[in-house]
Amino acid sequence: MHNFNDSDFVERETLFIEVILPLSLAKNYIYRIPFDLNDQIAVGKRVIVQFGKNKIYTALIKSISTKAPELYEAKYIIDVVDQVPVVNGMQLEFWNWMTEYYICNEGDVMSAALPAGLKLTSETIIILREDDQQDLSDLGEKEMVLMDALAQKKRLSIDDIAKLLGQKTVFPIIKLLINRELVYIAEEVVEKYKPLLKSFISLNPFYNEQDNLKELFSVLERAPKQMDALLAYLTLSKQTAQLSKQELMEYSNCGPAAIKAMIDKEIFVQKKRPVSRLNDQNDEDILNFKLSETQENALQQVKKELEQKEVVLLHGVTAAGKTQIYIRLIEEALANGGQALFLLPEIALTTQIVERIKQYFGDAIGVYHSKFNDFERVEIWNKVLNGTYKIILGARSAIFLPFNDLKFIIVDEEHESSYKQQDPAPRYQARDAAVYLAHQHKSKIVLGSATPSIESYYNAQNGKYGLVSLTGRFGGVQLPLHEVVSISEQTKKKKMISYFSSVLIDDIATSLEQKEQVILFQNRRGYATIMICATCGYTPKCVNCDVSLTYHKSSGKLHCHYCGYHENSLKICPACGSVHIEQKGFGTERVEEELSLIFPEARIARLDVDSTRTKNSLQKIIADFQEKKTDILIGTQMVAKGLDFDHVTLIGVINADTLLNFPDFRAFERSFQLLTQVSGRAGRREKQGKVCIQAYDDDHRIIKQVVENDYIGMYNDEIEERRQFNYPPFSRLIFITLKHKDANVLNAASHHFAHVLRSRLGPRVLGPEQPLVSRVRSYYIRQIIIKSDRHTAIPKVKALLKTEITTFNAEKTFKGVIIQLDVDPY
DNA sequence: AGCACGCCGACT
DNA sequence: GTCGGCGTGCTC
Repeated sequence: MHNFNDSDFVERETLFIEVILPLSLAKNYIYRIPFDLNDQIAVGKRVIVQFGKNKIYTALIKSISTKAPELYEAKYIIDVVDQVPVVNGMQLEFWNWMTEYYICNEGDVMSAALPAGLKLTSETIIILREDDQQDLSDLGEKEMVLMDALAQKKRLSIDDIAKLLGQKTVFPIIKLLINRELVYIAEEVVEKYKPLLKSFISLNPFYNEQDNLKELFSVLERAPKQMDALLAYLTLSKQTAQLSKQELMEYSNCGPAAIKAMIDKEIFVQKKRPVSRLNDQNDEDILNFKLSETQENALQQVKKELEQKEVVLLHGVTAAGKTQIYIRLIEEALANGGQALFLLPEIALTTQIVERIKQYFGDAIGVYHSKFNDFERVEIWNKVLNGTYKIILGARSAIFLPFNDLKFIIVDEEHESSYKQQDPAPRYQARDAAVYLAHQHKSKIVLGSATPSIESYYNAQNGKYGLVSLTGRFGGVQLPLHEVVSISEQTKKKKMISYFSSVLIDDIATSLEQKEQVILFQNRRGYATIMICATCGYTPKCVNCDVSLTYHKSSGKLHCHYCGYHENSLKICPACGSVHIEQKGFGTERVEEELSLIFPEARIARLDVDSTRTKNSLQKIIADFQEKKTDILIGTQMVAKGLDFDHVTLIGVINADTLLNFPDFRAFERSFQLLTQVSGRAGRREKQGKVCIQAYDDDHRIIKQVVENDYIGMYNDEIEERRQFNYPPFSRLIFITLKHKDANVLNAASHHFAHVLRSRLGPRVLGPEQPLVSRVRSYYIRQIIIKSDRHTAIPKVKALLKTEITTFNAEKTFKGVIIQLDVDPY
């Protein structure tokens, strides 16, 4: 009970809070606190507020003040959601940095940072607890109405309840029922993923004493089966540190009864541990690994560099065993408590590596990525908040988790473009944000990659980052053998069958004969890229976007990859009536079909966004391939990333030119990274793999550098080009995208805006230009680029940009023009 | 983001 | 004569 004293009455002030709403709004809003909620208010707690006519949102308290706003009456908040803050001060500081750096709204950052489950909206579901029988006679009328309704329907949304009660502010009523434990919010849901448990047997340490063991032998003389089991155990335990019950039973020929008897007699100790469903022959490796000499050296070097630098770049070739080094680093960093964050690209999180690391760290580790549902993500959030999880393994959004004592960050595959959020603002680069986060927490950060981004390597060369190189593949795995095939030459010699050179076909045939697996890489999905009329050159285009439609055989329709528009395929050219319609270019779907004609016996699967649209299809395709249920896997980029297969000996790149010809200053860097990564999938432990790269431009320097595994050569060439043309890391880029439905308005607006910017920033402003795809979802698009050199004060440019956008938005002529900013586009 | 207010076309 | 289309402006 609360003890009232004078100050409670005299000094009880009216409090006002500034809140962040999870919406893309230019500013924050002020709400007023009713007296009875005064002592529940704290920065970082969520509050329920009404915003606008009758919309209810969960907002976050950013600051508290006693000053009333002068120009308007602040609305009262409806309620306080949390007992303890869900967002800490460090995070708010981090959000603030992100808002400034990427020039976006705080609401954008909040939307990205908080899992949806923490943002309860009008659709949030309230569920009746059925377990206990309470006396409800003291409930108010409204509460009773709600309880009756719930007794009938079991679950109602906040919206439903508002309608039912005929009032907007229903949260206080709901909260009362929650406190009485009569209802709950559909939030705390049990973990869906059930780990596979396996029993492991070890000998009671008591028998490690020779004398005790001797005695045991004599005791067991009358139990031959148990004696067998003991002998089997003693033999097997020398070979493996983790002996499963199953193995012991098989080796000793004992049934479960004998083992159980020994467990009951406390001779054996049984432990159940979760194991990976995939590939469990390697489980022991991860649990009891020892670093090789090279790994140990690299580890020591990283540690030494970290003494002086905040950031260290670990450049280690594929399969060099970086993961084990990471594990050691995390272990050592957390020896005195604290938290660690391990960032991986999204796709890598669905693979075996995660399972293995999870096993290693057990309950202390949480995995966080977008495939988890809202409830699971809230659970992880809370477990970071309350310190249950010490280590988080996550995709880019994991940087937003409520860390309070971050000691160490790892960004694996740091060059991966999936660390950059593209579409909804904040368009942040999680790797760069992680560097800031580390700085903020005064923790250390290691960026790892087999093919570091030019930017990071430049920073390392410059001494800004520490650099450690790890060469030599782990466990003596050899680099794959490369074969570069000239498509033009093969075509001349009539050796191309469809998209496949005779060389590639022979290779595939050999692999299939030897019961080995093949991955084919084609960086374009769909069946044929475009359809073109052979008579007049007509090509069907999307009605909403400025792109040609792609024919997808599975649907029999022409699809737009930008907006999802689709229409029926054509047999007659609508422009000239000709029936000679040809297909030009090709995608994964077409490759799959052509290949099945050449190898009708082979089991072929396809891995791309189209084939993995449904929930578990990705896992299924990967698992099938892992378990050798498929022979050939055809895929886009996806096959290159983070997937480790043990039986793949051949990788085929159908056409390397599509990568190299991409109109972007990073195209060569990306091609090198992708091709190197693809190559890395070939060949494992015992066998050297083979990589067959088909290209028209087979002489291209990037292909040579991939073949020679010459990262440094590639870096030197690239950095020289970047220097010459003043691209990052020698300059900083900000992309300004303008969109409007009317091409003329957009044209005028973009020229005007570019002119205004140029008058302030001079030749740093480029454009406006028409992007490659100049119309998407019926919006026309123009792009202005700000390219400033290293010495320009970027914060000033950003501030200027912000004011100019405000001025521009106020201009009546350009009403409805959408402006999007992308700082450090990637 | 939503939702209301507001000004121009085809209907009971 | 009205119902309703979605363009634009505001929400503490």
